[in-house]
Amino acid sequence: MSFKITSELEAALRSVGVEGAIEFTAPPKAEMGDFAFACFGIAKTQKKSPVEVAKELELRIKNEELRMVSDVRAVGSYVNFFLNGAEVARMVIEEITRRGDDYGMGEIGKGKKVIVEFAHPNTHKAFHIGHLRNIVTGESLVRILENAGYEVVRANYQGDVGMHIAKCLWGVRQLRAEYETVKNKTITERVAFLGKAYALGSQTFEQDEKVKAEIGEINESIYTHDESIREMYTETRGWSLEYFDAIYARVGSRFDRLYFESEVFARGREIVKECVVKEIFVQSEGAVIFKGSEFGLHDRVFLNSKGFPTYEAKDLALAEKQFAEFDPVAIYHVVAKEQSEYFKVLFKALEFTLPKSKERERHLEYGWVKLKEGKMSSRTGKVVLGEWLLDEAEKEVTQIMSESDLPNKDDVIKNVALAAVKYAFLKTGIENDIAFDFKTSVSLTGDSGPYLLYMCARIRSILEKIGTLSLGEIPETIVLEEKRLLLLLGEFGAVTARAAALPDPSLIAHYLLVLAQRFSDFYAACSVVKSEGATRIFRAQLIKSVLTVAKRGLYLLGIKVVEKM
RNA sequence: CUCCUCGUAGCUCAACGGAUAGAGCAAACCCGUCCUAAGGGUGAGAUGGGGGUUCAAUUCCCUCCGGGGAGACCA
Repeated sequence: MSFKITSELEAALRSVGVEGAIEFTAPPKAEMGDFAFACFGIAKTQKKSPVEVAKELELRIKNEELRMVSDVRAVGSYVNFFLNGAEVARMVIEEITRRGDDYGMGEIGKGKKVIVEFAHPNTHKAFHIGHLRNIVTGESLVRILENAGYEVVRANYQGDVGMHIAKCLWGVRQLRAEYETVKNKTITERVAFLGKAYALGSQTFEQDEKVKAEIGEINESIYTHDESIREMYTETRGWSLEYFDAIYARVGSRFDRLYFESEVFARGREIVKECVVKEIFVQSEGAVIFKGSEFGLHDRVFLNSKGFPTYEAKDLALAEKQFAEFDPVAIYHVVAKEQSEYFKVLFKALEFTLPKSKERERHLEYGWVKLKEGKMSSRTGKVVLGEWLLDEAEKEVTQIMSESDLPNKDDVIKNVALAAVKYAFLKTGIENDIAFDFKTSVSLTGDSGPYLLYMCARIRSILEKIGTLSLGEIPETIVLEEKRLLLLLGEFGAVTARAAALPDPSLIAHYLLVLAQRFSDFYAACSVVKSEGATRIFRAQLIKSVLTVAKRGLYLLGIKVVEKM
């Protein structure tokens, strides 16, 4: 039985004859009531005016004995309920205290396993802020789904074979001397060198037919594990992976299963070849394609004319492996929305090669991180690196904290900076683009990660002054700021449930912002330390509940709370 | 050319088909700190154009305009 502050209201409406789904909305102004019930639906079925229906309901509900409700008023086409503050307080605080960190957890995913596949950077390529958004988003989705009761497998599919590698290695060959010297340098410098080599190879590839052929040969050599390239391939691949590990650690993500393209490409080719016989895939201009056009989609090449598997063929084998290993009810691929059409074709092809995957594969598309100056491109080398962004955020926070003398200041700086970056990515709806500009995107005030951490630090500070929390009766009078905070705390479970259903972390981010704003209202209006008796005890319990919910919400975003800041 | 997406204050973002479209930043003024001012308050500021469906449209449909993406051997 899930906790619902409106369950008594629902029961009351039922008892006076309301049928169908009952949903409550918040009135536009707090003075108008705490919950509103719209009467348009009933008006339609009863063929009365909604205003009339609202008035009738008001009269009938007023006759009911309701513990939670202090007043009912028909306002226009709505029935507005005013809740009894003390009752709400008892209910909400009791529930949060009892459930602690479990407060807001759901059960729809209970007993179900899902895979969330995210990060998936390609080796030999730059790790830019788009990848950073991916990891931050994926990490949050994992936590949100776990919070809904799912068992989540964290997967990461890393591209370590393919044309992009060939392009990079061609570049490395051209920059042979630099390659030899860079070997002894830091991981950052080695990876920067790979980015440079990739840009060189990629640009030359498009301009020079001869180079195009050479890169094609390198690509084959990688697939066939040819001696000519093996050592260079292995070493540079290792650099990328070492670098990725450092980034995963820095942003606080981890994976249960690392998949590599190199472990699925052979099987990918087999699957397509088997299906050519069954005429699911057909020969065309020397390549093997899947006729997506017969399903209102578009055709795609699965094996190129040299017989090598493309990205699409590898994905067929990846899916096979994932279902064989985990048999999940769903696989979420966290991939930028540019590939939405691609995934439609892939999933259609999978219905033939792996029928059980039907309805279980899902592309979780997220928006671009656009630069003010235009789109990023690792081909041209015009990228903003993920590390740069984190470093930059740390510099800003360091400046703000220059006066501070916290003992663990460095940790706090790192944490606050990471919170700022993560929140900046997560507060925008998952499918929307982010127009990236450091000054406006990574904010440290207002609608920002640090603002949320600041709320937590303030609460902790007050609780420290209060000392041991005793239990006590809820005071008779609850002021507006307290009541609004309580009602918001009561909504947390509904918000986390919806965030998991969509799924979209921005709902949690937005909830936390409103929570922080309500807390600020409360903070300005009510003193905890200076209050007395029951009020003091109640307020201390209230802010402790706020802290519990805030911490849990931030956890769902992948953000760690600092004690002081 | 085809398909997919997006278009809300100067900027960055909100709004299960519902009441007076909410925030933050920037800019103006105020609260000099009495539980951490990384805070709070006051005022100003927006649904690209045109149709349609509906009691009700930022939200659904059509169309136009504008941005972005995808469309055969990259991922």
